[in-house]
This record gives sequence, C-alpha cells and structure tokens, in this order.
Amino acid sequence: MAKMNIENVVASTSLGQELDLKAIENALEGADYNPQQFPGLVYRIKEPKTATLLFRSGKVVCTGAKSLGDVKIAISKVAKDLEKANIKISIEPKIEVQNIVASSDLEQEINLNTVAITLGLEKVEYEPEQFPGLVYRLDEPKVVVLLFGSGKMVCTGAKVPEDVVRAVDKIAAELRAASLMS
Amino acid sequence: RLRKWQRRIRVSNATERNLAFALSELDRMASAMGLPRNVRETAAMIYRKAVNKNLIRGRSIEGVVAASLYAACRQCGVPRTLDEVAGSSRVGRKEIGRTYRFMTRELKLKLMPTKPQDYVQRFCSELKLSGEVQSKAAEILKDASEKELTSGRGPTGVAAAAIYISSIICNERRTQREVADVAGVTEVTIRNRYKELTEKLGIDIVL
DNA sequence: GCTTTAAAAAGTAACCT
DNA sequence: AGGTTACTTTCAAAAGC
Repeated sequence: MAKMNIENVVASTSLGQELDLKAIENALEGADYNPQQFPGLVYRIKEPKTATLLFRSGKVVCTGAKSLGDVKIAISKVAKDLEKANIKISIEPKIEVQNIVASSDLEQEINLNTVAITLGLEKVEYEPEQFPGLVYRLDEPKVVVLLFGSGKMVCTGAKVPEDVVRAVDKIAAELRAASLMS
Repeated sequence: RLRKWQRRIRVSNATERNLAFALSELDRMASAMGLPRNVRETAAMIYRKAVNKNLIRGRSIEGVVAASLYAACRQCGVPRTLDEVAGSSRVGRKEIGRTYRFMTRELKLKLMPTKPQDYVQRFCSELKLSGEVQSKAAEILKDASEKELTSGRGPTGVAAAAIYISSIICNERRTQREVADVAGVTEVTIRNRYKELTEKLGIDIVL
C-alpha cells in the first residue's frame, strides 16, 4: 500500500585525521575545492552517483545516495580513492545517517485548501502563491512532509526509513479521519 | 535612583522613536501600495502586538512593518502578493515571508490561504472591467474550486485566467498581456490556466 | 543567517527557436 | 506556441564568516 521510495540520503562520518584539501583536489579527478566559497572539498563519484564533502578536520558528508547501502559503498570508494591518491585512512568510518528524503503517493487528489483549514492549527503551512505543496510538520516522527494536490508527497528529515512509513501512515490516517481522503 | 529614572526615560525615548519610525514607514508603504485606511489600521495594530511580544528582536523594523502590512491585507480580504509588498519595501520578499510566518505563529494569527476570488475585484478594477465580468469570473472560480482546479496553483494566475475568459465572454476582451501585467504573472501562466479551465469546465470560447 | 551538496514533488518563470 | 532549463519549498551535516 505505502509505496515509499528513498530519493536521497545524507550521512556524515569522520576519517579521524586531518586532510590536505589542496593536495586532494590536485590528486583526484572530480574534486572541486574553493575555500573562498565553501570550506569543504566536493568530490563526486558516478557509482553510486553521489557528492561527498571533505573537510580539513577529516569530517565527511555524503549526499545523493539512493539507499543506506549506497552510502556505505560510496564512502568506501571515497576512502579507497584517497588512499590511491596517497592519503592513508587508518580507521573504519562510523557512518551516521542525518537525513533521508523519500517520496510517496496517496494515489488520490487532495484539496489542499480544505486540509489547511481543517488541520491547519500549528502544523500546517499552505501558501500556494509561493509553493504548490502544503507543508506538514510532524512531531513524532520528527519529519516534514510536503503534500501536493495530486496526492504525491515528499518526506524529509527522517533518520531511518521507518520514520517515513510512520509519517505517511499517520498523515493518511489523519486525512481519512477528517474525511479529506477515502 | 536618578540614574534609574534617566535610563527609563532613555528606553522610553528609544521605544517611542522606533514606534514613530515604524508607523511612518508603515504609512509610506501603504500609500505607495494604495491601501485603504482600514488595512493601515489593522497593520498598525498587528505591528503594536508584535512590539508588545518582543518579536522585533533579531529582526529589522522594516521587515516587521512589511510583514504586518502583508498580514493586514490578507486579514482584510484584500491580499497583496509578497512580490507586491516587497516592491514597496527595502526588505526582500524572502525575509518578509519568513517574518510573516514567524509573526502568524507567535501572534496566533490564523489567516486562511489566499484564494483566486480575493484578487478579482482589484484586478478587474485595474483593467476597467464591469461588474458583469467580475460576476462571471466569480462563477468560473467557484466551479474551478469545486472541480479541484485550484489546489497548488498560484491564486493570482487562476484569477487572471478566469478574468481573461470572462472578459471575452462578456465582450469586454482584454489581451493576455494586459491581464498578465495587472496580475503579475506571465502570459504563459494565463495560457496554461486558461487551457485547463476551459477544457475541464467545458467553456467554449470562440475567438 | 549565509555559503555547498543531493533529491523529489508541481507550479511558475526565463530564455530560445 | 513550444521546449528546455531553472528556481520556489522541505531537511541535515560539515567549518567559518
């Protein structure tokens, strides 16, 4: 019933050692470093298609992965590339998922104006002038869901896939309870 | 003790000075936007409430004034878009929007989402269209709403298309460009909304 | 608050033919 | 009139302004 698709996973970790970003930029293809603009070096790899941010402190942020498994694969590849380019990584990176973005579908058209007025106390924001989606903030799980007139949704802020499922189920239940959806 | 009094006087002066500045800025913007007195008074009331709740901390007076005006227009049923408000302010659209969200939250202002119908009178007046066109547009918008043709679409764009269609039906035709300029949307948007409304509401327009 | 990254949703906008 | 690209919204981490 709840077709949920993970679209993006953001995770962080640390290589446990300081990095010479200038040297890495020159050694790796696909590495961009503009300290004037941003303190992190951007390293893109094609498989899994991701963009990893490397910081002088050794802290790492991986974005773009389509699954939790891809995050591990991507970070392992980045570490391997760094070693090939002379930098030896001594520790096994402990990965922390920071955010999961997923899409889902209620498979029914929704009247956003009615939803905003009916459930519009503290958790709903709907400004069609600015953005077509209704912003729905949940406390438990602590995520934000964008609900569109088509019934399609985007859930962000989740730490684990289960948060997305719970959020979608919770919203569907609330809409049904208010007869805003069958 | 004398010090204490002097400080109170200083604070009092600063508070009064800021309030005076805010109200003059509010009046300047309201005049530039051609807003009626009731909207100005509502905005001033909202601004005073914001001051009383210390919502100005970390924000500019001009930003809070602009957001107060934006909120007042909506509360009075004669909304202006954030772009229109920003056009008369030194503060950008993005910040006015943020301040507006913050204020509605803190002051518990429960404003309804803006609807296309809220713009019909103003746009028709600027286009010098008759009450007949306004009524026709209102009729179209009512049907559009019932058939879920307004969810997620920009209210001004839907209103513009309904007015464009009505102007043709009532033989008071305005071009897409004329309506687009008044509504602050592009001709492409009017064309898209026009196509959807005529097709899904079964309106036949013979050009 | 900003800067940078990625990604989806649906609408609107900008630019080019 | 189309078509393509791009921006709007949401989220989190990183280091530093």
